[in-house]
Amino acid sequence: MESLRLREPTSSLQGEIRAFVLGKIVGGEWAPGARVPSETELVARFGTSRMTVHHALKALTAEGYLRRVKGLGTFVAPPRAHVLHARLTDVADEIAERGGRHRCEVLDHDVRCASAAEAALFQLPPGERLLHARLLHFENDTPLQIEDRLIDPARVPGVEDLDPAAESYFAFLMGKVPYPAGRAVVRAVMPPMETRFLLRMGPEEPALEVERVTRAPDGAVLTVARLIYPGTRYVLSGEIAPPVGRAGDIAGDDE
Amino acid sequence: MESLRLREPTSSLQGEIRAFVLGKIVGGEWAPGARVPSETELVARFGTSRMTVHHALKALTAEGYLRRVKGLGTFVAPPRAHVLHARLTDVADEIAERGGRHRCEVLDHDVRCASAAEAALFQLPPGERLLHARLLHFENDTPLQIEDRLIDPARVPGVEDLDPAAESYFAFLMGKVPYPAGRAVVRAVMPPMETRFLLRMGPEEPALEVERVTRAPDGAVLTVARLIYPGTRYVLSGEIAPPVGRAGDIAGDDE
DNA sequence: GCCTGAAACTTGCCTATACAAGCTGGATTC
DNA sequence: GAATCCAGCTTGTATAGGCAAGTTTCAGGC
Repeated sequence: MESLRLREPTSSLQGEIRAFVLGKIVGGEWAPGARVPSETELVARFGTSRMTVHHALKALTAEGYLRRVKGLGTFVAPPRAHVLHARLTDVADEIAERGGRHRCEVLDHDVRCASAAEAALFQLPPGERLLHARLLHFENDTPLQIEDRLIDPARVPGVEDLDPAAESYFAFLMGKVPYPAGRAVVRAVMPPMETRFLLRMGPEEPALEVERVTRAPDGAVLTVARLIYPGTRYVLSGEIAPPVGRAGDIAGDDE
Repeated sequence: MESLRLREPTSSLQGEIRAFVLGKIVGGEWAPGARVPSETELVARFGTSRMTVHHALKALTAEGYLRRVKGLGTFVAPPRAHVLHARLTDVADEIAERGGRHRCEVLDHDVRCASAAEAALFQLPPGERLLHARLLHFENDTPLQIEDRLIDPARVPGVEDLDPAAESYFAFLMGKVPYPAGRAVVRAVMPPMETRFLLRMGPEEPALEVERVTRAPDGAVLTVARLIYPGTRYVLSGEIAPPVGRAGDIAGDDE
């Protein structure tokens, strides 16, 4: 309901310059690829020091609106692909946010030797020990999610002593590695009979499956989770925005 | 396959400070909520000027790793929800990237008066003119997507003269409003017979549906698109990373 | 004990200057 | 004509100083 970019901070000089440039860009006045006034020109226009202009433009560059080339100038960035930013939260938190009551049933919980496929996924030698858990999450006694998870216990100390019904693996892992990386795949599937039964799904009801690989900052796979939701009771949603780059990636010419 | 945060730019002084702080955070040495050395302390440690430290910390704040409070200090940001960053590209581009051949069939193409529900979606008075199009996209003669789209022609001049088979609405809209905002919802559905037939789906095959509302920067709804994919032929995937905030949002305490 | 106010700390922002490094275009030279 | 070099533009980075504004703490006065 709220329109985004409306409350731009024009209280500061940087904010004024930022609003000016961003306005020209999103308003379409400066087309992608067009040259933006140089720092010197903006200094003359706004009467500020060059550093002030520089930081305003640098911020817009980090956000993906501008592309700057040393020696050449500043340009409106080509419109890159849009990106869906969807939050992936703990089921318990998500339910709590809606004011619901969360409960969790443990379906499976064992330590087993990694199969060939699992070992490849974790980039470990086959036969390595892996913790496997399968949990059924309820919202107000209605099943909402099956969590099928593999964890490398060697990389997550203490995880073998965790009681999944008391503390979620998501929260536990979050505590151990607060800033993980990884990839996720979202697909529509027709789950097998047992899954349909556990989630109390209708005869023709599809499921939304989120498969998630979580890595430590050093690249090692910590956990692989398959989250299965009934299609009529769960949707994934998020905002759409241009992709944003980290400060370290500015130098990277990815095309 | 590539591990992220490894190639941090330590070539500059800012990069050194950034790498030092970020390393402590992702390494778990500084837990969320912990106090980060003040700018003055880091100045003493690295022997740089305060502005250098300031900009390094400010960048990490914009990326969501730190939280800074004027008068109090700098703290490791609480681990916020992870965010799935999934690219939403033009079908034609996506197919071209895979080296496939793209073709498009127009199923419906008309201008009609908005129903009550549609008018509410677009925040327009009922009965307003809306362009409606329904397209079937093929990859190498295999149907991959049904695009069901509504557009407000008053906000997108020239769209009524567009031939959807020649230029995609996605590309056309991108040219008109390069930096749109909006929301998207992803769900698993069991589509009706006609859709199943058009997409040549199996008898029990579910579909992945992406519903997308695109707004102009001023908040007005430009287009609503429903994209339907066969569940066995399409997945949505993306990277997982902490949410990133725009520079303008730093002041916003969202909790 | 309680309130007040000043001091000391924090971050936010701006200025002015300086040097490095990269690109462009034109004058010079061969 | 073609290659070369240099002046003049661009951005990237760092420095040193200053003021504003917010929080905490503690001493002093009531």
